[in-house]
Amino acid sequence: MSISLTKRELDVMSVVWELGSATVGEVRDRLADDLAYSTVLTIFRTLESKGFVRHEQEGKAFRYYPLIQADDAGDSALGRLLNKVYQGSRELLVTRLVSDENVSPDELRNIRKLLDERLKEIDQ
Amino acid sequence: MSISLTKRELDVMSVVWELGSATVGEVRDRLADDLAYSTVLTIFRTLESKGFVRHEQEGKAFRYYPLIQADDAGDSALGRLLNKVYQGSRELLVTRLVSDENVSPDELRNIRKLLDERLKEIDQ
DNA sequence: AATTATCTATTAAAAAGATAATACCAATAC
DNA sequence: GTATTGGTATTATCTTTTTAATAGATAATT
Repeated sequence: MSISLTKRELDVMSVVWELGSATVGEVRDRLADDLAYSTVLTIFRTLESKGFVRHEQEGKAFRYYPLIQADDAGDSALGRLLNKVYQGSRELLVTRLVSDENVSPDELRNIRKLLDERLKEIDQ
Repeated sequence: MSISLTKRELDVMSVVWELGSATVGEVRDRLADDLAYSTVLTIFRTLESKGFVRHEQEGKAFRYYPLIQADDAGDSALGRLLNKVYQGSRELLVTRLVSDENVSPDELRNIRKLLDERLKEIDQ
């Protein structure tokens, strides 16, 4: 079953993934929008009830740890995008991904190398 | 401003993009889930109110036309995904995209070619 | 010891999203 | 010409999401 996160849940998970773990305060500090303490707490609680994070006491605060990895959440979203928007064509998707002006030649070369490796792997 | 579609809105837009335009009936026929006529109609109406489709009368039915393109909706979603899940790393994203067992060597080679072309373009 | 700051827990409530029943209308089929 | 079919319009309900106020606990500060 595919992991599905709401916008706000994703915002919070994104911080948790980036830091490895996070408290409500740490998340609030890093969110673009100014959400009330209790708001972020509520989001953590739904994430916990969905089995996406767990917490440990740390001093008086709770520290939340991810139970799902970014990649797993990403795969779900990426799959949906691939099918619904790009008709299942990875070529199309990558085309868009690299057509951005800001993507550096280095980045492009890295991606190409990565494809070479994957091809070697497959062709055995 | 970034385009943002709910799950159902995306389901519907996906059909509209694929067919070029669509009626409520055509969408219903192609959706995996069995939604009532009025349900799909409601979705179309919100899409229209958001400015994502327009309609023309066709016989007694309405035919809906996309006002946003798949690529544009995709870019928004892809950007969000890139930043929130893959920390802005296109390498990471592509790694996941091609690590799927089902992706064919042909597809990989096409993507690589596409990168070569993009690199040529940039390095000039 | 009182005050303040920082937490969690509880509870609420507005907004958005998903779903559909029902009413109504026009064409077509008996 | 009534019944059926296939559509739109209206209205409603339920659920999920987002947001937060407030109460209560605990630790630090003065």
